[in-house]
Order: sequence, then C-alpha cells, then structure tokens
Amino acid sequence: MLMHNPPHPGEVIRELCLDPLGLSVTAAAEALGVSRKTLSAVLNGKAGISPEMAIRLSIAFDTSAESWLNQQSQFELWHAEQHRNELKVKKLVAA
Amino acid sequence: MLMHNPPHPGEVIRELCLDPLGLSVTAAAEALGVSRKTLSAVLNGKAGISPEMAIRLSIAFDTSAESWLNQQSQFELWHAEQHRNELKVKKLVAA
DNA sequence: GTGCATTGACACCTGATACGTTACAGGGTA
DNA sequence: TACCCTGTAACGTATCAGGTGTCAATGCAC
Repeated sequence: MLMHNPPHPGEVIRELCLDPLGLSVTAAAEALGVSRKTLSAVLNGKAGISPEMAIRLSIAFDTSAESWLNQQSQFELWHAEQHRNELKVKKLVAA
Repeated sequence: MLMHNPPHPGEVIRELCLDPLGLSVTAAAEALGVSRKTLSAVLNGKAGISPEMAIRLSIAFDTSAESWLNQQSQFELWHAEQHRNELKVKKLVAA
C-alpha cells in the first residue's frame, strides 16, 4: 500500500506526452479524437482514464494501453483504500 | 491482444471464491457487506468489479485487490479493443 | 492601443454505472 | 405445502465520462 497520494494519471500524460512534443491541449485533443474539454478534464484530474481513452493514447503516442489503465486502476485503488475501514466486511478466509 | 473473449471477472469470483467454500450468493453478499443484487450483478457480468468491491474481496477472501482490479481492467480493455477501428485517432509518434 | 483568433478552464446536460431497497417468478428441497 | 436460493425488475441515489456552450486570458496582426 502506497503511502503518498499518487498524482492523477492526467499529470503523467501531460509530462510524458504533451510536454515532450510541445503539444497544446487543443492539438492533442484533436489528434486523440476527443473534445478539448474531455482531454482537459483528464489532464486536470477531473476525470479518469477510460479504457477507450487508454486505447486512444496508445495509438497516438505508440504506448501501452495497459500501462495507462493500470495507472488509473492503481490511482482509484489508492483512493478506495483510504476508506477501507468504513467497509463492513467479514473475513471468510484466515489472513 | 488476446484472441478469445475473456470471461467476465464475475465468473472467476464464483469459481475461485464462492464454489470452493460452498458459499451461496446470499451468504457471500452478506459477508462482503453489499446487497445480494449487487453481488449477483457482478457474478453475472451485469456490473464490473469496482475498486471498492476489489477491496471487499481482498478482505473477505484474503486475496489481492490489485489482481481483481487488473482482471477488470483487462476485461474492459479487451471489449474496448473490439471497437479500436472506430476511433479516429491520429498517430503523433511513429510506431 | 485595438480587434480578433486561439487557448484552456469552467458550468450545465446526457448517458452509463455502482449501490441500495423492495418486490416478484422460478427451481430445489424438506 | 412451505421454505430458501437465485435471478431479475423497477425506482432512487451518487458518481463519472463525454459532449456543447461560455468565458477569461493570452497572443498576433494591424
């Protein structure tokens, strides 16, 4: 279990994909085939990386869709872990 | 890219968690702290495994939340891949 | 300096989904 | 018959991805 609040995957997209190529949000959104707002929301952590978005990223930037989706999963899991103690779950198998 | 239609993670839950312990859907749902309907939907592929559900499974069955979430991600990704050609995406980096 | 296009973030609407409760139909078993 | 388990439906809740529309700030041409 990670200790620090991980950055949302949108930041990683900006740093690894947009910045190196000097791409604007508008240009990247157009290339990805989504609206500026949609990409903007992802970049600013207002939305997560959907499977469809992961594939778009993999095509445009020749990367792995799995890696983007795993980053998103880990991010969501970390947030869910913060409320682990609120879940009333009975252990059915000894730890 | 996988060739075969992968089973939804719900089937895996039933085979790996419920069946070995002889648990009914009702009993398992109660232990997990969710409604019978919610678990039924997951088991029958009507709903996916949410991060919260992954944590519930990890507590109850002493398993890895990441593994359940990754299975779900791979499942969703496979379905999204089936519509890859419908996405109008421009390659920004040579393959 | 002034006008105009571009950029990027915001507010609102739509559709999908996870979860809850309640209720019903069918199958198995005592 | 009576009972439990299961799947499913309808309805309300909250969250969220995606779209269109709008707006402040920036930059360029004049």
